[in-house]
Amino acid sequence: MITVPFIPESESQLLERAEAIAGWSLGELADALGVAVPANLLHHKGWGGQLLERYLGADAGSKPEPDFSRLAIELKTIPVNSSGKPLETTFISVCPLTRLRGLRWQESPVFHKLQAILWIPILGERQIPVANRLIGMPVLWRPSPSEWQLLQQDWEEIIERVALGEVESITARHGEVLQLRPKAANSKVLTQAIGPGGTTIETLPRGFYLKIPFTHALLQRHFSAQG
DNA sequence: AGGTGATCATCC
DNA sequence: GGATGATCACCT
Repeated sequence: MITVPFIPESESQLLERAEAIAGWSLGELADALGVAVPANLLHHKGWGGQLLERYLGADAGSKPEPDFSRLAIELKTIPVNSSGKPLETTFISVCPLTRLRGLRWQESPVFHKLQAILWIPILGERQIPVANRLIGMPVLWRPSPSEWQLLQQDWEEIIERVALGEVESITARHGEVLQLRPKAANSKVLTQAIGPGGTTIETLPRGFYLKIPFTHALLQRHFSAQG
C-alpha cells in the first residue's frame, strides 16, 4: 500500500481534497493508493471507509478522537443509490449499557461524534462491482438546532429505557432519527447491562445508528441549497 | 472484550 | 424492496 503523506491542515483544505476526487470510482482511487479492490464487501465491510480515510489523511486511527483530530471532524462514507438515497443506516457509536446514572446528552458519545461529519456519498448499489462505484461530492455537516433536538430526544428516551433495565425490549423501531441495534462480531458476543429490577444481565452489545430518512434529508438539503 | 470501519441477509 | 437484527475484518 502507498501511504499518503497528506494531513489536512484546515477544513477548506480537507474539502478541496475530497471534492477533487468526486467522480472517481473506488477502483481508480484504490489504484492511486496501490490497494487491491475486493470483488465484494462481504468480507471487507469497512473497505470503502478505510480507503477514503487513507486518502484524506484521517489520523485518529482507532483513538477516541475524531478521524481528523485537529479539525474535530468525523469521516463517514455513506452508500447511496442513483437518486441520492442512502442504502444503509449509519453507525455512530456504541451505547453504554451500565453506569448510566447521571449521564447527560452533552457528555454522550453520540453528541460528541455528531459535532461535525464529513459525509462522502458512494454511488452504487449492491449489484454494482465495488471498483465501479463512484465517489460523490462531500458534504460537511453540523446538525441544525432542530436536528439536535430530534437527536437528543431520541437519545434520552433510549438511554432512559436502558437505565431502567429495559435494553432487551428496545428494538430498531424506537426513535425517530436514532435507533439502537446490535453492534458485535456475532450474536454470541455478550456484555454487561442493567436488567429488570436493577440486576446485572449479559446482553448483546448495542450501537446507535442514524436512520435512513434522517441522513437522506441532510444530504438532500445540502445539495438543494447548493444548487 | 470492546473499539474502529461498516454491510449482509433474512424477514416482513 | 426495505428495514431489522446479525454479521465481517482489523486493532488494542
